[in-house]
Amino acid sequence: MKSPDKHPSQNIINCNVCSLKHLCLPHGLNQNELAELETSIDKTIKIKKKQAIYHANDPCNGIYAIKSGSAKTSLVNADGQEQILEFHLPGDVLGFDAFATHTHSCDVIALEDTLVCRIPIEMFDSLCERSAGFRKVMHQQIGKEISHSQKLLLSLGQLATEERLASYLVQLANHYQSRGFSKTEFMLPMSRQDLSNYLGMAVETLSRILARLNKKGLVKIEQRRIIINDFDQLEALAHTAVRENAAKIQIT
Amino acid sequence: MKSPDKHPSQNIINCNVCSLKHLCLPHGLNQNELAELETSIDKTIKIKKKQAIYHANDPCNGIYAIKSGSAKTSLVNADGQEQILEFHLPGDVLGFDAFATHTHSCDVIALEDTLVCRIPIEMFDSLCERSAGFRKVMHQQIGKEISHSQKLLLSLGQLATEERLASYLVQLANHYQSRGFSKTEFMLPMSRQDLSNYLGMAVETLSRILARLNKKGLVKIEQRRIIINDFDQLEALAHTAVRENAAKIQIT
DNA sequence: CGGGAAATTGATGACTTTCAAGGTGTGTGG
DNA sequence: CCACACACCTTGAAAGTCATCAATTTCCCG
Repeated sequence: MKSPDKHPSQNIINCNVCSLKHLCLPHGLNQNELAELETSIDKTIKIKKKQAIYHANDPCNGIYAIKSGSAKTSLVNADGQEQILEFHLPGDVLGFDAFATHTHSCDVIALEDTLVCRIPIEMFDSLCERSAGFRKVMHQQIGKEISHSQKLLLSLGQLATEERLASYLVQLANHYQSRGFSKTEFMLPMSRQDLSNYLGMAVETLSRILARLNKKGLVKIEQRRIIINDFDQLEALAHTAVRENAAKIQIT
Repeated sequence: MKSPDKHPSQNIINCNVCSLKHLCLPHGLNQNELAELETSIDKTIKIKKKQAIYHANDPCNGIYAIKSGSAKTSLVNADGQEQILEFHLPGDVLGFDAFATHTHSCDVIALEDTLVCRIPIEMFDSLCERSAGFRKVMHQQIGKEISHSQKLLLSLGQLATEERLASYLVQLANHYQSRGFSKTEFMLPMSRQDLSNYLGMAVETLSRILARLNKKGLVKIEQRRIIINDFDQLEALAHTAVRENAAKIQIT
């Protein structure tokens, strides 16, 4: 079990770990298409902390994958109120908020200095047009996006603040585990401000909940480092185990 | 301006009003494809009140359009907590929660006796495969879906309860207007219970807010009938940041 | 018309936000 | 390399919003 000494999001990942591989490698691209994709990917776009990868209403230039660093997707209303919809870690693919209109609907802002890959939109569209396998993988990505929004809605609508935080920590732990990192010890890529916004609560509330969970011994907090001491109890708090069995429950 | 005497969702709409037409008619289907689609659509599926059009984890049998009546899409977690994600009115197309996996992720339950059209999934996939125009329209539908979730997240995360309700009433008014119904007088298709769930608040809170808006003269409430007396003020309430001080703080 | 579900209303209290102050960490410039 | 400034985070106290519990009232369906 790896236990990163530094912020894991600062590790450069390579393509066989990057979830973009599912988008470009195995699923029905032939050698020619693959070579074509490889040559047209822009692999080293550097985004400075707090800079945008794209803004709402920008024309869509391409699909991006986070190679290192992290970012947030957010929606801002007429009054300037921001709601963060999603955080992005290395391996995440983003830009699908424009897939219907070719215009982005959200802002994506780097949380730290970040490296991204970019597939130019023409190439992306072209591959979608020509390859059923590519389309399928794109659909899976969009499906993930939708599913994420739905779970967040359930969280905001039904869970208490402490449960929402627990739910997110569990989610993050699973994410890191699936990428080969420690499930129980990792860094939060975002500020308290951003996390509290995402979870629909005040910063102070988040801070207090962290302190409370710390006191209970469920987690240990060291600035942005999270150490999960009792994953099961955290999961119980989160009311997680979300989908699969939910439909089976019959209350009559 | 029409001012329906009965619940508008009980009016049978025909295809030139149905939003499904954008999915099957003008956008790149040729005459053969169109004829093919028309013959394979199942036009008169009757769903009784409280019955499911489909459940989470059901295999996807097709894409549905509400012809008359109404429905709710909801997600249920392991503890049986339900979050309503969307309400569906005549003309709405649904079933895209399965488009990536061919398995539905949500429940869709009729709020009243409801008529739906159904495109069998094989036909749908086949048309998607063959027709770029059809794909495009499908993408627009999915884009709408995503956009809706994002706005609801913004609402749940940033707005106070009264603002959330105002926001939804404005949205509903605009929806009815765009379908040729009155913008200022319409019926709510759902119970208070369902609406309060959707808006992330207790039933009693919803009831009190309705009473308050009524008292202020912004709207008139007669059971499920809504009459909007001051649309502008309602809209201001919906878009104006209410956590009163949050907006002021921004001035800094 | 009667029974039960749905909706309203009131009282109370828990939870969360707001306001305020102090602490901690970080980055930059000297 | 240190010091200082600033942003970020935490903690406390007070206030407010919203949920819960409970009691009617209204509506709806058979």
